[in-house]
Amino acid sequence: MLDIKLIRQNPDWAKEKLAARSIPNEEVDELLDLDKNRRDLLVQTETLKEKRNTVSQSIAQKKRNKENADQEIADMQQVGADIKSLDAKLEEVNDKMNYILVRLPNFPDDSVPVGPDESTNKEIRKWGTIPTEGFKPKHHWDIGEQLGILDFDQAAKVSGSRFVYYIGMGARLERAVYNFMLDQHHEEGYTEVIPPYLVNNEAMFGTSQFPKFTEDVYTVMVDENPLTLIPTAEVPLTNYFAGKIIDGKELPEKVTALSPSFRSEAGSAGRDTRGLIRMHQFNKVEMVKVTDQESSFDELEKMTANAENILQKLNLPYHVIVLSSGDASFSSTKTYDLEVWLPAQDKYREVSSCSNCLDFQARRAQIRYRDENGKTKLAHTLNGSGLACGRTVAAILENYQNEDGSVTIPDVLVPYMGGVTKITKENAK
RNA sequence: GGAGAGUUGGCAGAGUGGUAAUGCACCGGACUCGAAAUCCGGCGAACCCGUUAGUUCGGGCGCGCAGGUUCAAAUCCUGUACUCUCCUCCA
Repeated sequence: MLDIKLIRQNPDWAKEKLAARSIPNEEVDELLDLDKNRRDLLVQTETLKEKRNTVSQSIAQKKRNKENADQEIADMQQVGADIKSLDAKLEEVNDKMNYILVRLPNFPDDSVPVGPDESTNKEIRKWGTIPTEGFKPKHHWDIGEQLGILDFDQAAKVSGSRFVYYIGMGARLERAVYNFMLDQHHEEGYTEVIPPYLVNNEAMFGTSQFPKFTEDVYTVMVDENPLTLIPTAEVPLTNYFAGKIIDGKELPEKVTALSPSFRSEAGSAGRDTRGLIRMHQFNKVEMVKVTDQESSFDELEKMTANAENILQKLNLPYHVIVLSSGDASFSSTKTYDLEVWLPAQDKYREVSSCSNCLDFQARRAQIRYRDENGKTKLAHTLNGSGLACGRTVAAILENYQNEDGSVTIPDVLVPYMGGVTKITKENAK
């Protein structure tokens, strides 16, 4: 959630920033009108409340002295009624204001290219060399099905489209991938966490998936209480700090978790219908940081490097792009996407997204810290995938495939595979 | 699933209708060569609005959360979340 004071003090700047995210200026004007209205009402009701408090004191005094206070009490009945009606108006204005405020995306940082969508994203750097085999690379789903380590057909029967069974060496490879990632992040100073996979509405609001993106997730009712299957571990990891006032000396807080991620993929019908790229359920290793207000951009660079490190150790070619204002996620002020090379698709595909949310989520989730002067301040939050496991497995299958249909195991994963160096038809189970 | 108890500053802990004690911690001062101890004073429930050169000053709100009753609610009423204890069940 944006800071209303910041918008109030810099209305033109706020309009320009939000216009870069397709928010019409009129919406900001409406918000400012409501804010003005709200503060006027607040002054009125608070003046009456002050009066009520003073008179109540004198009523108490008179009662103690056994004096008559009927006149004051009668006056206060009217004041009480006035307060009630002003408060009702105030609540109405507040609700309208919040309705807009909680649906406004974060301001894009000055370093972010301004543009409407992914076409205006900008490549920052490239790493690795794109393999030029002497044979035509196969798609990972063909490799997986031919080796018998991925089964999409049976998953479709049991669950539906966009689900998969990993079998044998497939399951083992996925497990190797996430264990490797978690071990790396542990070495980089992240605390490993196993979070809840079902969260309440408040948590979904805290990281700002709600109220705007309710249709993208699966929500189950448990005795009338809605609980949502996490679309990313960012939700329970960031909300781990919700409502806390952290000692500034403890910052930055760094946590990481493997979790399944559940997404309904509403609106993506027809896209990536084959393979591991777009699933309703996929594993992801997530990194989350809570920082002070000064160091969040430095920490974003470090977190992106942590994600890149995984791809480099796996020796997978990738590039880093900075998302333009129109393509970045709702709560982010700046996002780097890491896209890995998929030879059969002949293009880069996203495997990680690292974002600095500034105090946008912290304001909603009330994540604060005490600085060296003892002052409480809103923290900054960051999140990044490190990495999406299914897509990483897809990239390994495609980049490490051999002409005979076998797949070589990346060196760093061999210890995680019990010494196996290659998946073949013979050892696949 | 059943029964009971609880939730108040950073921590401990009083407060059963009159507007949040007290202690520890913390900050300042005195004493001291210095420290500890002691004494004196202060801050602190964390956010909103107004005001200001300001980190100033004034006010509101604030006792798990949300409502209600009342001139006035930590206190009374209703609902609800969570924690603990016991019973029951369970990987």
